[in-house]
Order: sequence, then structure tokens, then C-alpha cells
Amino acid sequence: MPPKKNLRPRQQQILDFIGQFLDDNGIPPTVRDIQRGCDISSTSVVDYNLRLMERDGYLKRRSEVARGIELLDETGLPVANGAARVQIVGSIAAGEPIPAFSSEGAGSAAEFDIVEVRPDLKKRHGTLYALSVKGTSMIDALIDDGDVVVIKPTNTARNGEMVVAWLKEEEEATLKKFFREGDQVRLQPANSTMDPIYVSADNVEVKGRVVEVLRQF
Amino acid sequence: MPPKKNLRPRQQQILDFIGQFLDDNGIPPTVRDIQRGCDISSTSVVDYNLRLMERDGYLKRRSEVARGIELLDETGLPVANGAARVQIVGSIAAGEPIPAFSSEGAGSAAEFDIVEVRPDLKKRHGTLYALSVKGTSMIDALIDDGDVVVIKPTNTARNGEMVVAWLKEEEEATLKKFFREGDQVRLQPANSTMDPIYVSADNVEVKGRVVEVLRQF
DNA sequence: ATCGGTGCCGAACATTAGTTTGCGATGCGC
DNA sequence: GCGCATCGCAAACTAATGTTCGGCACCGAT
Repeated sequence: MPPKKNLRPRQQQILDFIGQFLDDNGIPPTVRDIQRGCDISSTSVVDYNLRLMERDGYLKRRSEVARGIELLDETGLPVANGAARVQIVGSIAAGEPIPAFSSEGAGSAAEFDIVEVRPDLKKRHGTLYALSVKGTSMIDALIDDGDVVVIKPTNTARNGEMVVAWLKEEEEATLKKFFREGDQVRLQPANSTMDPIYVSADNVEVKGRVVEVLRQF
Repeated sequence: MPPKKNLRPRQQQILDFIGQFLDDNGIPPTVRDIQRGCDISSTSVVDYNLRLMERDGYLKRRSEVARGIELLDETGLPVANGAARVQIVGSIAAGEPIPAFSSEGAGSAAEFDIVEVRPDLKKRHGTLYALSVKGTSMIDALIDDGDVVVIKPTNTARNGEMVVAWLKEEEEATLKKFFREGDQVRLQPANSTMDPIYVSADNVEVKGRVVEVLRQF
């Protein structure tokens, strides 16, 4: 495979549009869809750039076939059309809280890890992200160290739901079951050997809710 | 939604072909793809039957759009294109073995249940099927009652793998961890309160291996 | 200034693919 | 047989879509 080059703005724009279109419609866009979506005045410009991007390994085109564009992932393998790809934005402590949403090094190692999830999840919940779980505090909820949890961003939680809780003061995130108890919030591990954490409701911000657990077999 | 009617053979054939084509190519077939794939001599026959099937709620067509066919699931919702759809062929006892691959009533209630799985699973393992888990014998392996396990059909298993084991004599299937011990096979539940089952190796047939667990949140 | 490469444009062209039309065969109730 | 609905066939038509062509503007190197 040819080495990847940096994409020109227009090419990045086209690539983004294709991904978006795929998510929205489940089938790849036509050249003219791209043209309209990217405000390009001619189909030949689209074709021109698609050809370059195919040369550079970003996508594949089935010639002479309508909607024959396939996106390729980092390894050059085709990504299933309409596949729900979710980014692993970091790891989260299920045991002790550790910094999860690191604001510093934006280009960390796991930054580009992508997992595929069941397509209906994304349809049902919209945008999602994923976190790699460290620790065994949720073992009784059948979530193990090394599992990946898929998170739906939300600010609210009902009692008993499994949430990503952000502790403002400590600037740490943790994966726990959520229980509101007056002015306090109980963050309950699902591990009988561990104790809950009690914090002031002011100090807790719900970042999201677990909608799926992925485990490697 | 109009009530579903039984599909004519030709319509069933077309429906199967569309699903197959979707799996193989990631994009929906054209009318002419279907025509060729089903040995139909005219596109109008395809169109005719597609129209009936759309009327009956089996699929949706975006008019005037190339490859505008979408399959619908039982509830009338569109199935993501390229999605890996796996059929739940029955339930399996994780506790006590119960008949799983019933050869009799081919049209049982759960016969048409479909789950979506991560698209890369199907790419990696090929054909898959799914079973609904009854019982809690695998709770320590993080598989609970009501979970759905996705199975890759295989005849062999390595020690420690989670398999669907078919007990020939009893004509029963069970979900257990597999350990070969000489002429015997130990089928080990992952639940500390339950005891393993020992059976003669001749009496055990491995039907498949667990590749994924799905749980509703 | 001149040349070649890049990026873009508009239009025309060629193929693919959805849709329509008219017709024939078959089966069913009367 | 007659009328009618179902199902299938072939051909033609139209719209959608991929592809190509000649030209223009910009820019850096010669």
C-alpha cells in the first residue's frame, strides 16, 4: 500500500462527508452527492480527488458501479458500509479513579483506536464513544478489566445506571453505578469486595451512560 | 404497517439474495443484480416482486436512487446496510442441558429473531449464529441469564474455550468451558456453586465456540 | 517568460440502473 | 368459455451516475 500522505483540505472534507453520508444513509454517496455536500461545482473535481485518495489508500472504488466507494481503515481493510465506528478516547478506572479525559496530550497512543459496534446502537443512541476499562470494580456487573465500554454521552442518570462519573474537584473520572441520595451521590462499584464512594452532588458530573460492553474472546 | 403475508418462493429467494449480497458486498444490489442472482429473465419481474414485498413491509425502496433497497426487520425498522445480522436459532441451557437444536418444529417462535453484531466479527469468523442463554451457570465468565451468545461453528475446541457442547446420547446441548481429559471431557460451568459434568469423549460433539456476548442495557 | 504540476471548472459522454408498457401464460370461480 | 387476478416476460424509456475532455488559474522551478 502506498504510504499515506497528508490530506488536502478538500480531500479531508470529502472523506468526512463520505463517512457522514454512510452513517446517515447506510449506503455510499454518489459522486454527485459528494459534489453537493461539499459545495463543489463539478463532478470532475470529486472524481479527481477521489482518484488521488484511492491512490493514497484512503478508499477503494469499484469502477463502473453506482455507489462503489468503500472506505478503508488504517490497515487498508474495507470498513463495512454503515458500520458504526466508535473511537476509544482513553481508559477509565473502574477501580480507583484516574484521570480519564486528559486534556493535555491530544495525540496519545490510544487516540486512534477504533472499535466497531452493533450498528443499531448508533442508530438508537446517536453519537457514542468508548473507553477501555482498567480494574475490576465492576466485575459483579459483568465488566472485567480490559473490557471496552461504549458510552452514550448524557448529563443525567437514573439511580442504578452505570455511568461515567467525573469528579470535578479531583479531576478524575470513574465507572460506577449511580445513586442519588439527597445532596450526596453514591458511586457504587459492582464488586462485593469494594466500598462505595460518597461525594457531594455538586462535585459530580455525569459524563455518560454505558450502553454496551465489548469483550475479546 | 400492513400485516405480513407469507412470501412466495420467488420472493423468499429474492429476499435471501439481497441479504446475501449485502453481506458479500456491503451495498445493496441493483434490480439487475437480483435478476442475475435469482435467474430471472426480466428486471420487471424483480421490480414487480420488490413492489409487493415493499407493500408487505419486508423492505423499503428509495425511489429514483441507485441501490436504494433497504431491508427492514420485524419491527419495520431499517437494518443497517452491511450489518452483520445473526440469527438466534434457539436458546441454550447454561444450567442444565436442555434440547437446543430442535429438529422438530422448524417454525418455532424465536426462529426469526435476529441480532446485529459488530461487523468485524462476521468478517473475521465467517458465518455465525446466536443462542439465547438460559440459566446462570456461566456467571463467573460474565455470561448471565438472558444474554445472547454469538457462536462460530467449529468442530474442535482448545481447553478452556467456551463452547456449545452437544451430548449425543442425551440429545442435549449445553454451554460450558471445554476441557479434554484423556477419554473424558470435562464440561465446566463458570459458576462456583455448580459442579462440572464429565462425559465420555465419544458422546460429546463440539458445535461451536463463543465469540461474543451481547447484553441488553 | 516559460514550463510543468496541481487543483479546479463546465460540459459532454457512456454506462448503469430504476421504471413503464404491452403482452402472454396460468389458475380460479362462475 | 368468460372474466379476473396473479405471475412472468421482453423491450423500451428515463433518470441516475460514473467518466472523460479541453481549458483556466495559480505557483514554484528553470
